Amino acid sequence: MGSMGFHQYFAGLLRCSKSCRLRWTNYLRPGIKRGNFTDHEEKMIIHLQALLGNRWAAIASYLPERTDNDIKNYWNTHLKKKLTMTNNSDSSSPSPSSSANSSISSSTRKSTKPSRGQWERRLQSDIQTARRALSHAISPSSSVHLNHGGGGAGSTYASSADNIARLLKDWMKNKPTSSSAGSKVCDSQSSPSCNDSAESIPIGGGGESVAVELPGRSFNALLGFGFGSGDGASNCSDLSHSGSPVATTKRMFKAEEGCEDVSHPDEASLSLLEKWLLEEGSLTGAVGKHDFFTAVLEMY
DNA sequence: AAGCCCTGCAACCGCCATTCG
DNA sequence: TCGAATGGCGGTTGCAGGGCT
Repeated sequence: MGSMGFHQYFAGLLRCSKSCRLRWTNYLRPGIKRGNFTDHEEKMIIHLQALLGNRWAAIASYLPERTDNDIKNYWNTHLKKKLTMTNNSDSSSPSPSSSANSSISSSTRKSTKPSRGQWERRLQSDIQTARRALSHAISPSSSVHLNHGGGGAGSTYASSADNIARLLKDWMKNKPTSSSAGSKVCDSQSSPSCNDSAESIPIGGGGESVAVELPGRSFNALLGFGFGSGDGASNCSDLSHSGSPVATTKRMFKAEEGCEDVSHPDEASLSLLEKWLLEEGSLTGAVGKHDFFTAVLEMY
């Protein structure tokens, strides 16, 4: 039983506290939506999985009525299969499972399993990678290398980050220059209110500080800077844990960005993300957001 | 009708982080 | 400060139920 042996078993239930909590959060808790996933939810999961990897708790925070376990099961039993079938039509593409191994998600559980602190560090690393990818994408002449030399998990993400960079590059290339979007400088170090416009994206964890506009949505929302439900995520509402990954990540990003308003009320960030992820045809450019994510998925 | 196979999902496992005394 | 207890997470397993032969 491992560590379970330390947990207290409740008389008559044959369940330890941990098991009870799990059953509550995954099954008994009010507000859990059961049954089939909607197309909307499915898209959310696919897109978020492409962005975040197998971080089901983080993904679940965007789907308040679903538990991480549900999402995980749905991914493993439905979506993985679906994507595999999709990829079979394109034999040159690696399988989805390889994506889970090669991209953000962990390849070896013991070495990369994100417990709280690791989760944050890894997420931070992901964001650094994404930023670099974006930075690389918007400056074609840039020689930014996505490989984090000796960066542990960072090197694991390199291939996917590279892919994203390429996609972004294409995406930006196809984006009409006449659109209201442009780039503006935003020194996150010196101007704490760099997100005064919801459309600006601070890029660069270290030195570079460029802001790019995504079509109507902030990169904060895209990457989950506003990170989900503030009540400690939907999947653990029974516990008020200010130290939850969600909460601490929020704080982390606020501190890192030096921005006051990084984490918005959850519904707000959720809807931003949802809209950004799911809006179809609202993009002025030739390549839609959905196309972008589809392309990302298809690369796996 | 019986046996086999497949699928979906709840629960378990093991690890690490956090809390608490 | 330290160690035990507990929480949280992702991966995996086991089983019930349905479909097929």
